[in-house]
Amino acid sequence: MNVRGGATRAQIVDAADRLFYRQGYEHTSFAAIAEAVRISRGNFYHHFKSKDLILDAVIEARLADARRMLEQWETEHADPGDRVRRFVEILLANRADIQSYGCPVGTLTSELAKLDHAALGEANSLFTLFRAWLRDQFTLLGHAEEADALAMHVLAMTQGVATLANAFKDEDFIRREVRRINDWLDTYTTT
Amino acid sequence: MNVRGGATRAQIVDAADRLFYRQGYEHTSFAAIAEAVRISRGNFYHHFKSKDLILDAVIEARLADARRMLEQWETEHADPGDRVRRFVEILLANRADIQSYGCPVGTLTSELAKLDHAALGEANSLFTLFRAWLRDQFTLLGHAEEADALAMHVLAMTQGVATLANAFKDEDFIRREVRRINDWLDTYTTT
DNA sequence: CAAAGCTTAGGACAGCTGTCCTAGGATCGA
DNA sequence: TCGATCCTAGGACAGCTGTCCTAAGCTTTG
Repeated sequence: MNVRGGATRAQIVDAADRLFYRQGYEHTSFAAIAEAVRISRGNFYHHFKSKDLILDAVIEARLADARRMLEQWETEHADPGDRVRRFVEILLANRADIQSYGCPVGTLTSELAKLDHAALGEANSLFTLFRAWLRDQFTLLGHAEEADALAMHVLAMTQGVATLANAFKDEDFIRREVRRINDWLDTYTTT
Repeated sequence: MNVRGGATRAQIVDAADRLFYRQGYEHTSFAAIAEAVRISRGNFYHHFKSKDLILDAVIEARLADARRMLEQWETEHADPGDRVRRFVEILLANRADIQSYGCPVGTLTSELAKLDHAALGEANSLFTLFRAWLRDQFTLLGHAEEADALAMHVLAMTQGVATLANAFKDEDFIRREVRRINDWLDTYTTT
Protein backbone atom coordinates (compact mmCIF):
# COMPACT_ATOMS: atom_id res chain seq x y z
CA MET A 1 0.00 0.00 0.00
CA ASN A 2 1.17 3.47 -0.82
CA VAL A 3 1.93 6.07 1.75
CA ARG A 4 -0.92 8.25 0.57
CA GLY A 5 -3.22 5.26 0.21
CA GLY A 6 -3.40 4.63 3.91
CA ALA A 7 -3.88 8.31 4.53
CA THR A 8 -6.81 8.49 2.15
CA ARG A 9 -8.43 5.53 3.80
CA ALA A 10 -8.00 7.12 7.19
CA GLN A 11 -9.47 10.35 5.88
CA ILE A 12 -12.51 8.49 4.59
CA VAL A 13 -13.05 6.78 7.92
CA ASP A 14 -12.61 10.08 9.70
CA ALA A 15 -15.09 11.93 7.49
CA ALA A 16 -17.58 9.06 7.63
CA ASP A 17 -17.28 8.97 11.40
CA ARG A 18 -18.13 12.65 11.67
CA LEU A 19 -20.97 12.48 9.16
CA PHE A 20 -22.49 9.32 10.64
CA TYR A 21 -22.48 11.03 14.00
CA ARG A 22 -23.97 14.30 12.81
CA GLN A 23 -26.43 13.11 10.18
CA GLY A 24 -26.95 9.45 10.98
CA TYR A 25 -25.69 6.45 9.06
CA GLU A 26 -28.54 6.00 6.61
CA HIS A 27 -28.89 9.70 5.89
CA THR A 28 -25.21 9.93 4.96
CA SER A 29 -24.61 9.01 1.33
CA PHE A 30 -21.54 7.75 -0.43
CA ALA A 31 -21.51 11.00 -2.37
CA ALA A 32 -21.52 13.08 0.81
CA ILE A 33 -18.51 11.28 2.26
CA ALA A 34 -16.67 11.42 -1.05
CA GLU A 35 -17.31 15.14 -1.29
CA ALA A 36 -16.11 15.68 2.29
CA VAL A 37 -12.82 13.92 1.48
CA ARG A 38 -12.73 15.55 -1.97
CA ILE A 39 -12.30 12.34 -3.91
CA SER A 40 -14.38 10.81 -6.67
CA ARG A 41 -16.93 8.12 -6.01
CA GLY A 42 -14.92 5.75 -8.17
CA ASN A 43 -11.87 6.23 -6.00
CA PHE A 44 -14.06 5.82 -2.98
CA TYR A 45 -15.19 2.43 -4.13
CA HIS A 46 -11.60 1.37 -4.50
CA HIS A 47 -11.11 1.80 -0.74
CA PHE A 48 -14.46 0.48 0.47
CA LYS A 49 -16.46 -1.98 -1.54
CA SER A 50 -19.71 -1.17 0.26
CA LYS A 51 -21.27 1.24 2.68
CA ASP A 52 -21.47 -1.47 5.32
CA LEU A 53 -17.70 -1.84 5.23
CA ILE A 54 -17.23 1.86 5.95
CA LEU A 55 -19.51 1.46 8.93
CA ASP A 56 -17.43 -1.47 10.15
CA ALA A 57 -14.28 0.60 9.83
CA VAL A 58 -15.85 3.54 11.65
CA ILE A 59 -16.94 1.35 14.53
CA GLU A 60 -13.49 -0.22 14.74
CA ALA A 61 -11.95 3.23 14.82
CA ARG A 62 -14.30 4.30 17.59
CA LEU A 63 -13.49 1.16 19.53
CA ALA A 64 -9.76 1.82 19.19
CA ASP A 65 -10.22 5.43 20.30
CA ALA A 66 -12.27 4.36 23.27
CA ARG A 67 -9.71 1.77 24.34
CA ARG A 68 -6.96 4.34 24.09
CA MET A 69 -9.01 6.76 26.16
CA LEU A 70 -9.71 4.24 28.90
CA GLU A 71 -6.07 3.18 29.07
CA GLN A 72 -5.08 6.80 29.30
CA TRP A 73 -7.36 7.32 32.26
CA GLU A 74 -5.92 4.32 34.01
CA THR A 75 -2.48 5.88 33.87
CA GLU A 76 -3.76 9.31 34.90
CA HIS A 77 -5.92 8.23 37.81
CA ALA A 78 -4.83 5.69 40.38
CA ASP A 79 -8.23 5.76 42.09
CA PRO A 80 -10.95 3.78 40.29
CA GLY A 81 -13.51 6.22 41.66
CA ASP A 82 -11.77 9.09 39.90
CA ARG A 83 -11.75 7.05 36.69
CA VAL A 84 -15.50 6.59 36.84
CA ARG A 85 -15.89 10.29 37.50
CA ARG A 86 -13.75 10.97 34.47
CA PHE A 87 -16.08 8.80 32.44
CA VAL A 88 -19.15 10.71 33.62
CA GLU A 89 -17.47 13.99 32.85
CA ILE A 90 -17.42 13.11 29.16
CA LEU A 91 -20.88 14.64 29.30
CA LEU A 92 -19.35 17.98 30.20
CA ALA A 93 -16.31 17.77 27.99
CA ASN A 94 -18.42 16.95 24.92
CA ARG A 95 -21.48 18.95 25.91
CA ALA A 96 -21.62 21.00 22.72
CA ASP A 97 -21.65 17.94 20.45
CA ILE A 98 -24.00 16.07 22.74
CA GLN A 99 -26.50 18.89 22.66
CA SER A 100 -26.34 18.99 18.89
CA TYR A 101 -26.09 15.30 18.02
CA GLY A 102 -26.56 13.20 21.15
CA CYS A 103 -24.25 10.44 22.30
CA PRO A 104 -22.27 8.87 19.41
CA VAL A 105 -22.69 5.39 20.87
CA GLY A 106 -26.31 5.56 21.91
CA THR A 107 -27.63 7.19 18.76
CA LEU A 108 -25.72 4.84 16.46
CA THR A 109 -26.88 1.77 18.34
CA SER A 110 -30.46 2.91 18.30
CA GLU A 111 -30.36 3.75 14.59
CA LEU A 112 -28.84 0.40 13.65
CA ALA A 113 -31.43 -1.39 15.79
CA LYS A 114 -34.20 0.25 13.78
CA LEU A 115 -32.51 -0.51 10.48
CA ASP A 116 -32.05 -4.09 11.63
CA HIS A 117 -28.48 -3.66 10.41
CA ALA A 118 -25.91 -6.42 10.51
CA ALA A 119 -23.36 -4.18 12.24
CA LEU A 120 -25.60 -3.68 15.28
CA GLY A 121 -23.61 -6.24 17.21
CA GLU A 122 -20.37 -4.42 16.54
CA ALA A 123 -21.91 -1.11 17.57
CA ASN A 124 -23.13 -2.69 20.78
CA SER A 125 -19.62 -3.83 21.54
CA LEU A 126 -18.85 -0.16 22.15
CA PHE A 127 -21.34 -0.25 24.97
CA THR A 128 -19.92 -3.55 26.12
CA LEU A 129 -16.43 -2.07 26.25
CA PHE A 130 -17.52 0.71 28.58
CA ARG A 131 -19.68 -1.65 30.58
CA ALA A 132 -16.80 -4.05 31.23
CA TRP A 133 -14.43 -1.21 32.06
CA LEU A 134 -16.87 0.36 34.51
CA ARG A 135 -17.48 -3.06 36.04
CA ASP A 136 -13.75 -3.44 36.60
CA GLN A 137 -13.58 -0.07 38.35
CA PHE A 138 -16.44 -0.92 40.71
CA THR A 139 -14.85 -4.28 41.41
CA LEU A 140 -11.64 -2.52 42.34
CA LEU A 141 -13.69 -0.32 44.64
CA GLY A 142 -14.79 -3.40 46.53
CA HIS A 143 -18.24 -3.84 45.03
CA ALA A 144 -17.54 -6.95 43.01
CA GLU A 145 -20.95 -8.48 43.51
CA GLU A 146 -22.98 -5.56 42.20
CA ALA A 147 -20.23 -4.22 39.92
CA ASP A 148 -22.04 -5.03 36.69
CA ALA A 149 -25.34 -3.57 37.90
CA LEU A 150 -23.52 -0.41 38.95
CA ALA A 151 -21.78 -0.23 35.59
CA MET A 152 -25.11 -0.52 33.78
CA HIS A 153 -26.56 2.13 36.04
CA VAL A 154 -23.80 4.58 35.19
CA LEU A 155 -24.29 3.87 31.50
CA ALA A 156 -28.04 4.36 31.83
CA MET A 157 -27.67 7.70 33.57
CA THR A 158 -25.19 9.05 31.06
CA GLN A 159 -27.35 7.88 28.16
CA GLY A 160 -30.41 9.49 29.65
CA VAL A 161 -28.63 12.78 30.18
CA ALA A 162 -27.30 12.73 26.62
CA THR A 163 -30.73 12.04 25.13
CA LEU A 164 -32.42 14.85 27.04
CA ALA A 165 -29.55 17.27 26.56
CA ASN A 166 -29.95 16.66 22.83
CA ALA A 167 -33.71 17.27 23.01
CA PHE A 168 -33.69 20.34 25.23
CA LYS A 169 -30.21 21.71 24.57
CA ASP A 170 -29.91 22.65 28.22
CA GLU A 171 -26.38 22.97 29.51
CA ASP A 172 -27.45 23.64 33.11
CA PHE A 173 -29.33 20.36 33.05
CA ILE A 174 -26.14 18.51 32.10
CA ARG A 175 -24.19 20.15 34.90
CA ARG A 176 -26.92 19.40 37.41
CA GLU A 177 -27.13 15.74 36.44
CA VAL A 178 -23.37 15.26 36.43
CA ARG A 179 -23.26 16.69 39.92
CA ARG A 180 -26.04 14.34 40.94
CA ILE A 181 -24.22 11.32 39.53
CA ASN A 182 -21.04 12.35 41.29
CA ASP A 183 -22.91 12.68 44.59
CA TRP A 184 -24.31 9.23 44.05
CA LEU A 185 -20.83 7.93 43.27
CA ASP A 186 -19.61 9.24 46.62
CA THR A 187 -21.74 6.54 48.22
CA TYR A 188 -19.56 3.94 46.57
CA THR A 189 -16.18 5.63 46.51
CA THR A 190 -15.75 7.39 49.85
CA THR A 191 -12.83 5.94 51.72
CA MET B 1 -65.58 13.84 4.18
CA ASN B 2 -66.88 10.33 3.78
CA VAL B 3 -67.26 7.89 6.60
CA ARG B 4 -64.63 5.61 5.14
CA GLY B 5 -62.41 8.54 4.27
CA GLY B 6 -61.71 9.38 7.87
CA ALA B 7 -61.13 5.72 8.64
CA THR B 8 -58.55 5.37 5.87
CA ARG B 9 -56.73 8.43 7.10
CA ALA B 10 -56.69 7.04 10.61
CA GLN B 11 -55.41 3.72 9.31
CA ILE B 12 -52.59 5.49 7.49
CA VAL B 13 -51.59 7.39 10.61
CA ASP B 14 -51.75 4.20 12.63
CA ALA B 15 -49.59 2.20 10.22
CA ALA B 16 -47.13 5.08 9.83
CA ASP B 17 -46.89 5.41 13.60
CA ARG B 18 -46.00 1.75 13.99
CA LEU B 19 -43.54 1.75 11.09
CA PHE B 20 -41.84 4.97 12.14
CA TYR B 21 -41.35 3.48 15.57
CA ARG B 22 -40.03 0.14 14.39
CA GLN B 23 -37.98 1.16 11.37
CA GLY B 24 -37.38 4.85 11.88
CA TYR B 25 -38.90 7.75 9.96
CA GLU B 26 -36.43 8.03 7.10
CA HIS B 27 -36.16 4.30 6.58
CA THR B 28 -39.93 4.01 6.19
CA SER B 29 -41.03 4.71 2.62
CA PHE B 30 -44.35 5.88 1.23
CA ALA B 31 -44.64 2.52 -0.47
CA ALA B 32 -44.18 0.63 2.79
CA ILE B 33 -46.95 2.53 4.55
CA ALA B 34 -49.25 2.20 1.53
CA GLU B 35 -48.61 -1.53 1.45
CA ALA B 36 -49.32 -1.85 5.17
CA VAL B 37 -52.68 -0.13 4.73
CA ARG B 38 -53.26 -1.93 1.42
CA ILE B 39 -53.96 1.14 -0.63
CA SER B 40 -52.28 2.50 -3.75
CA ARG B 41 -49.68 5.21 -3.62
CA GLY B 42 -52.01 7.45 -5.59
CA ASN B 43 -54.71 7.13 -2.98
CA PHE B 44 -52.12 7.71 -0.34
CA TYR B 45 -51.15 11.01 -1.85
CA HIS B 46 -54.79 12.08 -1.76
CA HIS B 47 -54.74 11.86 2.04
CA PHE B 48 -51.26 13.24 2.67
CA LYS B 49 -49.55 15.56 0.25
CA SER B 50 -46.10 14.84 1.62
CA LYS B 51 -44.19 12.56 3.96
CA ASP B 52 -43.65 15.43 6.36
CA LEU B 53 -47.40 15.82 6.78
CA ILE B 54 -47.74 12.17 7.79
CA LEU B 55 -45.07 12.73 10.39
CA ASP B 56 -46.96 15.74 11.71
CA ALA B 57 -50.13 13.67 11.96
CA VAL B 58 -48.29 10.83 13.72
CA ILE B 59 -46.81 13.20 16.27
CA GLU B 60 -50.21 14.79 16.87
CA ALA B 61 -51.73 11.36 17.39
CA ARG B 62 -48.99 10.44 19.86
CA LEU B 63 -49.53 13.71 21.71
CA ALA B 64 -53.27 13.05 21.93
CA ASP B 65 -52.65 9.50 23.18
CA ALA B 66 -50.18 10.74 25.77
CA ARG B 67 -52.58 13.41 27.02
CA ARG B 68 -55.33 10.84 27.33
CA MET B 69 -53.02 8.53 29.24
CA LEU B 70 -51.92 11.22 31.69
CA GLU B 71 -55.52 12.30 32.32
CA GLN B 72 -56.46 8.70 32.90
CA TRP B 73 -53.76 8.37 35.53
CA GLU B 74 -54.97 11.47 37.29
CA THR B 75 -58.40 9.91 37.73
CA GLU B 76 -56.95 6.55 38.76
CA HIS B 77 -54.41 7.78 41.29
CA ALA B 78 -55.12 10.48 43.81
CA ASP B 79 -51.53 10.49 45.02
CA PRO B 80 -49.08 12.34 42.75
CA GLY B 81 -46.35 9.98 43.89
CA ASP B 82 -48.31 7.02 42.56
CA ARG B 83 -48.79 8.87 39.29
CA VAL B 84 -45.06 9.33 38.87
CA ARG B 85 -44.56 5.65 39.68
CA ARG B 86 -47.12 4.81 37.05
CA PHE B 87 -45.10 6.84 34.57
CA VAL B 88 -41.88 5.01 35.41
CA GLU B 89 -43.65 1.68 35.09
CA ILE B 90 -44.22 2.34 31.40
CA LEU B 91 -40.75 0.81 31.14
CA LEU B 92 -42.13 -2.48 32.46
CA ALA B 93 -45.46 -2.39 30.68
CA ASN B 94 -43.80 -1.77 27.31
CA ARG B 95 -40.62 -3.69 27.98
CA ALA B 96 -40.94 -5.94 24.93
CA ASP B 97 -41.25 -3.02 22.49
CA ILE B 98 -38.60 -1.02 24.31
CA GLN B 99 -36.12 -3.86 24.05
CA SER B 100 -36.82 -4.19 20.34
CA TYR B 101 -37.19 -0.56 19.29
CA GLY B 102 -36.30 1.72 22.19
CA CYS B 103 -38.43 4.57 23.49
CA PRO B 104 -40.81 5.97 20.83
CA VAL B 105 -40.21 9.53 21.98
CA GLY B 106 -36.47 9.40 22.52
CA THR B 107 -35.61 7.58 19.30
CA LEU B 108 -37.84 9.79 17.16
CA THR B 109 -36.43 12.97 18.67
CA SER B 110 -32.91 11.80 18.20
CA GLU B 111 -33.51 10.75 14.60
CA LEU B 112 -35.17 14.04 13.67
CA ALA B 113 -32.32 15.94 15.31
CA LYS B 114 -29.84 14.19 13.03
CA LEU B 115 -31.97 14.73 9.96
CA ASP B 116 -32.29 18.40 10.94
CA HIS B 117 -35.99 17.90 10.26
CA ALA B 118 -38.55 20.68 10.55
CA ALA B 119 -40.81 18.54 12.77
CA LEU B 120 -38.17 18.23 15.49
CA GLY B 121 -39.88 20.91 17.53
CA GLU B 122 -43.18 19.06 17.43
CA ALA B 123 -41.48 15.82 18.44
CA ASN B 124 -39.83 17.59 21.34
CA SER B 125 -43.22 18.77 22.52
CA LEU B 126 -43.86 15.16 23.45
CA PHE B 127 -40.99 15.40 25.88
CA THR B 128 -42.24 18.78 27.03
CA LEU B 129 -45.68 17.33 27.73
CA PHE B 130 -44.26 14.67 30.05
CA ARG B 131 -41.85 17.15 31.59
CA ALA B 132 -44.61 19.60 32.49
CA TRP B 133 -46.83 16.82 33.82
CA LEU B 134 -44.07 15.41 36.00
CA ARG B 135 -43.24 18.88 37.20
CA ASP B 136 -46.87 19.32 38.27
CA GLN B 137 -46.77 16.08 40.23
CA PHE B 138 -43.62 17.05 42.09
CA THR B 139 -45.12 20.44 42.81
CA LEU B 140 -48.16 18.76 44.30
CA LEU B 141 -45.80 16.69 46.41
CA GLY B 142 -44.44 19.87 47.92
CA HIS B 143 -41.23 20.21 45.91
CA ALA B 144 -42.24 23.20 43.83
CA GLU B 145 -38.80 24.75 43.77
CA GLU B 146 -36.95 21.75 42.36
CA ALA B 147 -39.98 20.28 40.59
CA ASP B 148 -38.65 20.89 37.09
CA ALA B 149 -35.22 19.50 37.90
CA LEU B 150 -36.85 16.40 39.39
CA ALA B 151 -39.04 16.02 36.32
CA MET B 152 -36.01 16.19 34.05
CA HIS B 153 -34.23 13.68 36.24
CA VAL B 154 -37.09 11.19 35.94
CA LEU B 155 -37.12 11.68 32.18
CA ALA B 156 -33.36 11.20 31.99
CA MET B 157 -33.46 7.97 33.97
CA THR B 158 -36.27 6.48 31.94
CA GLN B 159 -34.55 7.45 28.68
CA GLY B 160 -31.29 5.93 29.82
CA VAL B 161 -32.97 2.69 30.80
CA ALA B 162 -34.80 2.54 27.47
CA THR B 163 -31.61 3.10 25.48
CA LEU B 164 -29.65 0.42 27.29
CA ALA B 165 -32.56 -2.02 27.36
CA ASN B 166 -32.69 -1.63 23.60
CA ALA B 167 -28.95 -2.24 23.28
CA PHE B 168 -28.63 -5.17 25.66
CA LYS B 169 -32.19 -6.59 25.59
CA ASP B 170 -31.94 -7.31 29.29
CA GLU B 171 -35.26 -7.52 31.09
CA ASP B 172 -33.69 -7.96 34.51
CA PHE B 173 -31.85 -4.72 34.00
CA ILE B 174 -35.15 -2.93 33.40
CA ARG B 175 -36.68 -4.38 36.54
CA ARG B 176 -33.62 -3.48 38.58
CA GLU B 177 -33.55 0.10 37.39
CA VAL B 178 -37.28 0.61 37.87
CA ARG B 179 -36.88 -0.62 41.43
CA ARG B 180 -34.00 1.78 41.91
CA ILE B 181 -36.02 4.71 40.58
CA ASN B 182 -38.91 3.81 42.84
CA ASP B 183 -36.58 3.69 45.83
CA TRP B 184 -35.29 7.09 44.88
CA LEU B 185 -38.87 8.36 44.56
CA ASP B 186 -39.58 7.25 48.11
CA THR B 187 -37.26 10.04 49.22
CA TYR B 188 -39.66 12.55 47.73
CA THR B 189 -43.01 10.86 48.30
CA THR B 190 -42.96 9.35 51.77
CA THR B 191 -45.62 10.97 53.91
C1' DC C 1 -82.25 10.32 -11.31
C1' DA C 2 -78.35 13.51 -12.11
C1' DA C 3 -74.65 16.35 -10.79
C1' DA C 4 -71.01 17.34 -7.65
C1' DG C 5 -67.53 16.05 -4.74
C1' DC C 6 -64.88 12.62 -2.51
C1' DT C 7 -62.06 8.47 -2.93
C1' DT C 8 -59.33 5.22 -5.35
C1' DA C 9 -56.00 3.08 -8.75
C1' DG C 10 -52.19 3.01 -11.61
C1' DG C 11 -48.67 4.88 -13.81
C1' DA C 12 -45.19 8.70 -15.06
C1' DC C 13 -41.56 11.67 -13.61
C1' DA C 14 -36.94 13.46 -12.15
C1' DG C 15 -33.65 12.83 -8.73
C1' DC C 16 -30.88 10.26 -5.77
C1' DT C 17 -28.96 5.82 -4.00
C1' DG C 18 -25.30 2.14 -3.76
C1' DT C 19 -22.78 -0.42 -6.91
C1' DC C 20 -19.79 -1.36 -10.62
C1' DC C 21 -16.75 -0.77 -14.91
C1' DT C 22 -13.17 1.04 -17.64
C1' DA C 23 -9.21 3.56 -18.53
C1' DG C 24 -5.60 6.54 -17.56
C1' DG C 25 -2.03 8.33 -14.08
C1' DA C 26 1.16 7.71 -10.20
C1' DT C 27 4.32 5.05 -7.64
C1' DC C 28 7.03 1.20 -6.56
C1' DG C 29 10.36 -2.73 -7.06
C1' DA C 30 13.90 -5.03 -10.03
C1' DT D 1 14.30 2.10 -17.28
C1' DC D 2 10.43 -0.96 -17.50
C1' DG D 3 6.79 -3.75 -15.99
C1' DA D 4 3.58 -4.42 -12.07
C1' DT D 5 0.80 -2.65 -8.72
C1' DC D 6 -1.76 0.75 -6.66
C1' DC D 7 -4.53 4.88 -6.95
C1' DT D 8 -7.75 7.98 -9.09
C1' DA D 9 -11.47 9.90 -12.14
C1' DG D 10 -15.66 9.87 -14.42
C1' DG D 11 -19.45 7.86 -15.95
C1' DA D 12 -23.04 3.98 -16.48
C1' DC D 13 -26.43 1.15 -14.35
C1' DA D 14 -30.76 -0.57 -12.16
C1' DG D 15 -33.53 0.26 -8.36
C1' DC D 16 -35.87 3.02 -5.20
C1' DT D 17 -37.51 7.58 -3.44
C1' DG D 18 -41.14 11.29 -2.93
C1' DT D 19 -44.09 13.65 -5.85
C1' DC D 20 -47.60 14.40 -9.13
C1' DC D 21 -51.17 13.54 -12.91
C1' DT D 22 -55.13 11.56 -14.99
C1' DA D 23 -59.09 8.92 -15.15
C1' DA D 24 -62.29 6.00 -13.33
C1' DG D 25 -65.45 4.51 -9.38
C1' DC D 26 -68.14 5.64 -5.37
C1' DT D 27 -71.06 8.38 -2.10
C1' DT D 28 -73.63 12.13 -1.01
C1' DT D 29 -76.73 15.85 -2.05
C1' DG D 30 -80.26 18.32 -4.66
